[in-house]
Amino acid sequence: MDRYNFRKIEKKWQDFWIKNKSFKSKINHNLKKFYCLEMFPYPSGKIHMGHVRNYTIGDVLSRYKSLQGYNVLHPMGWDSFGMPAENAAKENNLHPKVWTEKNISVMKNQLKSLGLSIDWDREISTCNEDYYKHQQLFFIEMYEKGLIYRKENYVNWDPVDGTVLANEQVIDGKGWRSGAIVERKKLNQWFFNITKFSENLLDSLNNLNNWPKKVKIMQTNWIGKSFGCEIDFKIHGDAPVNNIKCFTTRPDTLFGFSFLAVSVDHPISKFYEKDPEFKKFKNECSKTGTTEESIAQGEKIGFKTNLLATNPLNESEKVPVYFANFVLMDYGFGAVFGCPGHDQRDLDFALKYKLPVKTVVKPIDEDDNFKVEKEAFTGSGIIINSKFLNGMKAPDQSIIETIKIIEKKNIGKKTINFRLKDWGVSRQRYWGCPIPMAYDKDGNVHPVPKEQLPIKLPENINLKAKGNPLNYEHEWRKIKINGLDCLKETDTLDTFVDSSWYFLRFCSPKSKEYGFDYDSVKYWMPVDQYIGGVEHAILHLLYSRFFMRAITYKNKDYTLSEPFESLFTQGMVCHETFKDKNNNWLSPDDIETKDGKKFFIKNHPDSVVTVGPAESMSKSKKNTIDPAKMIENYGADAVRLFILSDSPPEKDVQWSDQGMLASFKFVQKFWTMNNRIKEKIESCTDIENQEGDIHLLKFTNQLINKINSNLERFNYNVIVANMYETYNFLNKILEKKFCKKVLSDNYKNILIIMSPVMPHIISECFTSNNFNISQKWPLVNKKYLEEETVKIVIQINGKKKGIIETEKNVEEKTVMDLILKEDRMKKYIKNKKIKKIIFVKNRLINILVDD
RNA sequence: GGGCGAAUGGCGGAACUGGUAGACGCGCACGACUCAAAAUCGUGUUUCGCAAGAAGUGAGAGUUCGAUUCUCUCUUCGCCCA
Repeated sequence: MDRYNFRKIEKKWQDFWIKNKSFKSKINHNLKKFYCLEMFPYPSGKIHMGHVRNYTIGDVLSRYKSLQGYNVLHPMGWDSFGMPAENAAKENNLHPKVWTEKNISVMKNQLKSLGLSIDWDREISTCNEDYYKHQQLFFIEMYEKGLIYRKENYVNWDPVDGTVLANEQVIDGKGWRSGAIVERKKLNQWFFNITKFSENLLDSLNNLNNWPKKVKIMQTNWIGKSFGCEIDFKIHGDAPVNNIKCFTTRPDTLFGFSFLAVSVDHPISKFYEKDPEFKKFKNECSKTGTTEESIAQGEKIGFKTNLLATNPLNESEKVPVYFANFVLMDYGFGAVFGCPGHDQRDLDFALKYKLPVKTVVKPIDEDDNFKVEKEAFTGSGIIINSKFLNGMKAPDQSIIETIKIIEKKNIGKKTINFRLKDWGVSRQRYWGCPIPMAYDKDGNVHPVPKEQLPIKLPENINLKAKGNPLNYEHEWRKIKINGLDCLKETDTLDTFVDSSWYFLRFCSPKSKEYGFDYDSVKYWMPVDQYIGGVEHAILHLLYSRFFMRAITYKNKDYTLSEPFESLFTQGMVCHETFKDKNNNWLSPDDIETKDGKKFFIKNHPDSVVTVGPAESMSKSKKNTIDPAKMIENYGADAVRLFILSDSPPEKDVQWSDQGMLASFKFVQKFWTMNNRIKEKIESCTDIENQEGDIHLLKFTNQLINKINSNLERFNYNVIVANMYETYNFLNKILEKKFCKKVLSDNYKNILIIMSPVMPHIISECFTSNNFNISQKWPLVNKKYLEEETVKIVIQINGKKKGIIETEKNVEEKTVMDLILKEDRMKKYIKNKKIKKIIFVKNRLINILVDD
């Protein structure tokens, strides 16, 4: 018999699906829609195992929903703007567009070879003018609605890449890509006013019931709502400053006040700008990054002014005012009151500048002599040394009470503060969506009129120029707006903007006039299931949620604010790491193994290889497995089967060559069995009630039942196990006799159930048995889920001693009689007093006896 | 430092609302086929014990007739925030 030729068969079905437009989605108001979306890839060159996992999970779901009769939208596109294209272009002397398109074409073929049920007619690419021109229109609309503004701001500046970095792109004070030490630099930037929606973005998380709790917590922390108080401090000294406003979450520690710290960018800094010492200090500060992490870890430094601040709760107390590097202008009011006893940063600072440390909160189990020394006390406790606040429970009661006092004295008020900052979207890069703004010769801002859009990227460009290449495009920059000569903005948009609305574009990807068509969006949105990596838990998902709000803001035609109804975050694909004796990473391809234990470099049996723990696949550690090679060697069905089989989708999975091989063998074995079943069906008669019928009917219905619930809960690894069980079962039961119709109908249903995971071979099994290709997901016939007998567990004093099989629904007494008949059981009860019997019908009997 | 999560055989992992722990796969062992090997097929495989049996889900306590599942403390690991 022929082996299953996956290369031929998989190609055949992939061609069939494309030719028949099997996955084309059209609006149909008579059908319930299901929008299944996986995070679209960046076209970096070729697909990696993470993509295989992500898109296989989505594909199984799409195919399942489609068999269930839903009208499924399952699109794919390319997040194709971004720095790698520009960097690659510099290295290879290739235009980013050429490089990107080449990668897309490779990756598209690779995705097709996985047999994904994607509607390729809806393919989009964010670097296409067709896409980004709509984004420019959104930008103008948002600008008109007042959701976009320009301001000068400190940014994390990567001096090597010549660009601004987002906070999360700064790792240990260095640029994530270049590794250069990040500087603080002041630049004019465009901002999306995401903070306008802080409260709403936070509150609405409660309605996202099908999002992982973890992601919601991460977003909650990121938005960082804190409740506190703003306080006015009276100032005396040599500069014309009367008061300084501070925000604090701990007004109850005001009696521990020992200095007031302001940002070097605080308005009062203008009185010090001529002081060379201050200049030097400010310069020093710019070396610390702007991330919370770098501030927390970096050395706290200060510049003492001659100003004194008065403690508003204790007017006789006056403390010095410092400029300090750990205070940022964009948090609160750029000023904090220092309470070293109960804030570690303040304590570090106070110890360095020998400022007093006053203890005003003590732990509950300490007495009033408790003193903070090397470590600030931030836990809950009791207020001490604070006159009228003494004895209050900190922080909950004491904060509320202190705010009341402060409000009464009219020196401050209760305030809500958010950690979330407005989204700076300007990037000093060529390969991004041009910002549709221009400036006249006086520097006034002019939005590009809608009819003059799009602003296209210039094609011929010198990428080797330092900084932003668009700055050198003098001809391109010229634009006339209302007869006025202007110059275009040269910054382009953060690529997170591109991915903040692509899910809308998929609903009507060809829409010419506008980014989307309202009827389509109203039918398809929201995304019913969004699937992607947890690394996007904060930014991409938060930005997308913001974008929906920006679109629906002041918009009577559309009101949906949450783009993703359900979210699923899959785990990473990991692999062991290998190093040679010089600590250089080795690729799995370079390694050979003996007995599965000893590892050595290929053709060098004497070499020493250190095997490291499994880590997420990455080029730098060389522990990657190329999906294309795996598909080539084992076929798409086997790869899909393996990537789902070994771990639950939300957890990390470890790549295993043996596991891959096992999946491949299963596909082969399944084909062999299919041929056996085919022959068996042909040889069966129409005589009903054959020996095997009832077993098969029961098994199939139980299987449908199990798979249904496992699909709903994303237990795809268990589905694979169910498929193996099915194979084992069928292989055994085939010796029995069947009624032709029973065998053929049940086998057909089994095939349907397996088709989402291995669509190619199952399609082939369908045709080989002359089953109709278009099928519906089978329904469970509850009749076959019932068993006539049950197994009852026998426990003595709560410990399992045996099992007996009885008819259903028998009473306690009958079970006891059965137990007493068995010698094995009798001995546990004989000569002992039965204290109590716990009987759970059809489940268990627990006999409690005296020892 | 804070938050969240995890811990089950040699390994990856099952176990719906507390009710037969270890499904399924890998690995391993034995057997069949073979001159032999690979491939394939079959059987077995938590540990201790010849057996009857006992122990057993990171450690310790608690609730319960009964805990992998619920509660508390601790240990280790992972992720996020600092």
